[in-house]
Amino acid sequence: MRRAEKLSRAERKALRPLQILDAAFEEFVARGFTATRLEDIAERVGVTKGTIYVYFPTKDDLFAATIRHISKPLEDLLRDSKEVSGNYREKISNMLQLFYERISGDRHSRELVRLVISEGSRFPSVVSDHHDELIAPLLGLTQAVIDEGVAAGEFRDAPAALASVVVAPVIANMVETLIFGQPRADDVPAYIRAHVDLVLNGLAVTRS
Amino acid sequence: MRRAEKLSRAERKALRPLQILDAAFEEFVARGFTATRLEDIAERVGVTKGTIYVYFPTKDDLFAATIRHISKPLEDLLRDSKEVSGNYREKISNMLQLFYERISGDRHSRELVRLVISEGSRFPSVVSDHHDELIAPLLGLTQAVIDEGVAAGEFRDAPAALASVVVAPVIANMVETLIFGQPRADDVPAYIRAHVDLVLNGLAVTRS
Amino acid sequence: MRRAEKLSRAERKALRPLQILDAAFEEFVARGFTATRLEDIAERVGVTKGTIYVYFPTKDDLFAATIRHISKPLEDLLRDSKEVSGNYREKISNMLQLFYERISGDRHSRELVRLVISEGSRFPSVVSDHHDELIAPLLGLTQAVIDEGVAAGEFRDAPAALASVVVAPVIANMVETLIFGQPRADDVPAYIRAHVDLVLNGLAVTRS
Amino acid sequence: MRRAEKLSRAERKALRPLQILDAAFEEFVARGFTATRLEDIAERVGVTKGTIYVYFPTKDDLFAATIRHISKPLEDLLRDSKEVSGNYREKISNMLQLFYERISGDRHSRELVRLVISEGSRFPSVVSDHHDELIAPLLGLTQAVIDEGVAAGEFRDAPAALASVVVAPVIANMVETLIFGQPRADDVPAYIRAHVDLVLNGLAVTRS
DNA sequence: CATGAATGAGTTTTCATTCAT
DNA sequence: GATGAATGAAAACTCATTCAT
Repeated sequence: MRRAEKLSRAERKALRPLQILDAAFEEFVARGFTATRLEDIAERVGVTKGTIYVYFPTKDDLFAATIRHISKPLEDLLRDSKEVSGNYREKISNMLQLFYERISGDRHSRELVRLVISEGSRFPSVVSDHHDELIAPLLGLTQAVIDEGVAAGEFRDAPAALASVVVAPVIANMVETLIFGQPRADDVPAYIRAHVDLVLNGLAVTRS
Repeated sequence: MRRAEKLSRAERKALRPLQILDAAFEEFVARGFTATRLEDIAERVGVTKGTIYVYFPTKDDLFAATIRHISKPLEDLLRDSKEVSGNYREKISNMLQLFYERISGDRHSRELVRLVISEGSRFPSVVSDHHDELIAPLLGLTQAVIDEGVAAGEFRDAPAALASVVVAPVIANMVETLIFGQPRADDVPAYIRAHVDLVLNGLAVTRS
Repeated sequence: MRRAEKLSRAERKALRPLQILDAAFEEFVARGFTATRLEDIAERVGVTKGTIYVYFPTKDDLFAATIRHISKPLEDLLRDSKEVSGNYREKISNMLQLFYERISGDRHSRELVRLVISEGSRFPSVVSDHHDELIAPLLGLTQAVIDEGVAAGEFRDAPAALASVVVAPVIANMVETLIFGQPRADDVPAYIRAHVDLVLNGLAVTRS
Repeated sequence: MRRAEKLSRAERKALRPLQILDAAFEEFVARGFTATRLEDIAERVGVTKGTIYVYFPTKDDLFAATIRHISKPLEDLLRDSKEVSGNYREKISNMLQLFYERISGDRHSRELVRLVISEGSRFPSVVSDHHDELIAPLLGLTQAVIDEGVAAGEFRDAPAALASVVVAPVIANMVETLIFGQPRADDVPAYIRAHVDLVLNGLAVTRS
């Protein structure tokens, strides 16, 4: 049985692109596209500049590949979001919980947003893909749960297009983490509780 | 009476730094710090590279000055926020309205956040100043109104630290604008109405 | 009165592009386009790489400008060729003499041909310009003198399109110089004399 | 009986170096020594870079081998030139005809000259070998025929060292083809006829 | 023999910064 | 103050060459 440190050439080759993408992610996130030096990425992997070009023809391509690489978690989230269970109050609550874990709590997803914000004008397709494939579907899903909850009489008759308001605190929390690094002063669990509490109360049927 | 177009030499001189800061803002926002060329900023103003060095010793200094330059609107907002009037429901409502106008609706404030997100790691002081001088006070103000509203019996006994949840939709809306450019599909007024509606309902005293 | 070594900034600036073109000529000719390093050209001028980019945006542009620069002598030749005098025998003789001086004898013209041969496939416009603006007119001129000489009864009724055969030894001599460096073993004057002699005899009216 | 397409391993192996030389010829001729990538040569053969190194230790060696490879036709020409028959007028005429076929008409010979012109300074031995082994003997042969023709009273008493003038149109025609690709406007047969005509008339004994 | 991953030295190009005018 | 020529330190990208498989 061979050890992990002694990989065959074929194994090392299969690993290389992933190692490079991981390293590229760290550098792009820390410095932005332009300020990132291919050499730093290479050094992180423990290879030389030239090696990166064996796998990615240009810096732009590497960036695009990095974006795709870190979009995985959100794609998974989209799939998993469809399976939250319970009555509608629970569904909303569980969904938000899931969003906190997978959007604001997941480093890849979070930093993906940083890159979308900072490099969007240089890579417009990144932005539109991000919207079409991730944001829009997720909001649609959330809105559907709300609408069904209203129809079922579990929620009061809420204003249309409430979904983005309902998920907004997840986004805001993510942005805060993005800006200030690991959760600042106030603790996140309390924030989440306050969020869910406000939403459920805000949607509750008012007994007149 | 002199014409606006015919400025004296002294006036033109006094204007230069501001023109440069405005041009720098546009370029830094469009391309990020590293990818911005001093020459492009100069060209925008209609001068040559050397001229920028007359007013700002380095690119870093110019960036810092640009940040300060566009922080003005948020500083004004901080002052104005203290003067919202009405009962607490109205105060909250008016404050949120003000936030939408001055944070997510104001280009300078909005792009300030982009720069904080994208260049924060390169200019840590920008981030901490941003927090200490703008974010923290604004959140404090909001929290104070909530707390007072609760004390006055106008709001139900809400969870602590609700302020960031309450203002979150403003942030989320701003980020959306940042990413997708001018307000997308759904219209902002409806979004704001939904937001205020959810918050007021969520804070309303439940008659048992 | 200022010395030549002490040029004003303006004078130096006006000179720079020419200095660079001269240096570029030497390097391109010695090593070919691809093997020439911008740095070597810069060093030859006594400036740094960056300076070249002040005047020429890319290596390709510099090459094209170099070609134009060294095309001058041939353009002058074209003008001067129209003014050879004497009867037709003398005209032909004088023209060939002029060609030897200005084509095979002039280093710029000679090396221009080297570059056309070696870099033609990379810079197709160089080739076609070279033909349209220099080769074709010169051949046309020569053919005209022959035709007129025939019409005047000074030459025998020669085969059509003789011009290129008549000037061929000039080309061949130029190519020889190009390949072997300064005129080899045999002396050029003898070669020229043999050439003119053969042509005049070959065109002479045969007294039957 | 084995098919031509089904070569044994041994045969394929013996073919490799030749395939590589053919491919190298095409690339070196199209792009010049420096701009040619080993990888492009390999691709042309349908192997990978490494394979070339099995047969040729360096790019320089490959180039030298390519030159030797394409020098064959001229070596053959040298042999065949000694065997032209007829009287001296016919000998000259036949020799020139042969030169057109084998020098300016043969792609290998023609492109050999391109490489000598463009890479001569990088590979001086290529130039001197070219001269010593091909140019000088061919010129010598031609001069011998002229001298003998004069001695035999078939040609007038021509100036010494006429040979290079006499063959010059072959060289010029070759250079033209080198520069402009396949024979331009005017047709080659007419050019050759004019050439032979001029030479024979130029050498003819003038009946006084 | 043949492969192709990896290297590292090199080359073009960019750009913040300086400084003489 | 303003200019813009010049610098030089990067940084992306290339490619001949090596070598383990």
